[in-house]
Amino acid sequence: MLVSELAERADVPLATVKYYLREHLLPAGVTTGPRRAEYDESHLRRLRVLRLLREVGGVPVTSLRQVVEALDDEDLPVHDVMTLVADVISFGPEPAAQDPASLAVVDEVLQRTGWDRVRGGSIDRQRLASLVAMLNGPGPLRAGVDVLTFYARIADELSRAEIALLDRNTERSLLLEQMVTGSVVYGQVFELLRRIGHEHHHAQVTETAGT
Amino acid sequence: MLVSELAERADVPLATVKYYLREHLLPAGVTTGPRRAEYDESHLRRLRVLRLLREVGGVPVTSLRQVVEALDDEDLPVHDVMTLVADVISFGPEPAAQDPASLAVVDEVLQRTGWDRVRGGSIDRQRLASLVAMLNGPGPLRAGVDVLTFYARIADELSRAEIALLDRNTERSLLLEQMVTGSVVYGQVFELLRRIGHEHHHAQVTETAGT
DNA sequence: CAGCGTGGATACCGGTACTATCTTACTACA
DNA sequence: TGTAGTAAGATAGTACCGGTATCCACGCTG
Repeated sequence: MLVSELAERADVPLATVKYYLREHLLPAGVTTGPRRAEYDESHLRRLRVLRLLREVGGVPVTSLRQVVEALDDEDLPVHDVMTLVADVISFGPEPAAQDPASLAVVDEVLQRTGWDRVRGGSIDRQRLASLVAMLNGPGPLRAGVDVLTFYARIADELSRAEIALLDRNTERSLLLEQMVTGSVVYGQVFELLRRIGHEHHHAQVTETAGT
Repeated sequence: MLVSELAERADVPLATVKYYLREHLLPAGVTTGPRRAEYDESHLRRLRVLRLLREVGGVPVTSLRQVVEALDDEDLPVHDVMTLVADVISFGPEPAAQDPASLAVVDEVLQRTGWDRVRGGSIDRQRLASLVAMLNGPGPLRAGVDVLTFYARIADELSRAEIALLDRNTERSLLLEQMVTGSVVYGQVFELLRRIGHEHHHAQVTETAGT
């Protein structure tokens, strides 16, 4: 197919597709003449992944570049690609100065949850530590080991199920696309459900108590 | 305290505080002279809430204005403020054309979960519907009632606990601040834990199977 | 054989979230 | 009482991000 068809099928403006091509987020098509190039299903899938990460996940374009680099590196084992992508699409303020106390809290939680295969350098682990530090700083909120472990146990149930649901018998690129997009969009699904749950439960306690 | 002290105590650049004052995100201090104004603890708390929503929650400044308007409307019941704020800080692509089938799926899930106090107009409900529509469109991912209900049950456990943990005996403004910030930062905490869980569980299945 | 649409390049744009500068004048200290 | 320091308030400017728009020379299609 030609670019215009690619753009149309993914429901993305042509100008945006050209922009992604310029930025090497999307590999160039096969040139079939001086002003002609062909794109295939793999381009379409890649384009859909990119849009999904941008629109649902809010991943900035610069991070998308790192994502595609990891995805395209055939030598990298699937698990390494995933940890790399996880680090790159992680969102939030820079996890600045490491507060050892908060990091210790986090590690205690991970240990209690039985998570012993988490890299020490995991960005998410560091982000969590600075979030804990922020929570325990000025302000009314607290984050003790107990509540965090409660959260972690629920997260364990969820993440375990999500990993189990993966179809590990597909081709590498398909598996990776499934993991990356699934992680982002089901994360969003869960967050929405959590907030809907807040609405329901808060309505309930508000009703049975006074205003 | 004076602005400079306010800025310093919240660890926010003075110029940013002035910007927030201009945008009426932060109420003006009490003028004690032509070039002098006093700020108090309530300003400090408000400023911290704003920064937390911006930095941890990624809430845009325009939405912050709607948040403070709801927060400052003393006549609005706490629950109404919360639903309003929830709608406003909800993130993602605009939930465009409503696909009735996806909405039906979502409502079936809510019903199965026992969530009967969710407004029909809830933005999160609509967002979830369009996410479901997107999942069931082209692409490998599916979102059936069964998986969604599984997610919803976990979200139910989490959101129920979060609502139960609220100290409902504090003053209105403190309660609201606690709810708003808690919703955002614990959401982030959970998301980070979920992703750390992915890393652990994926490492495990990768090890016991081949690469 | 007309003219549409292509690949490729470059320039431009609108929104967001600040940041810098300037003016005027109070105030605290010497 | 002088004066250095800083406050408030207003206006202007900036950096970045994520695209859009335009242009060009030319091959392909009807």
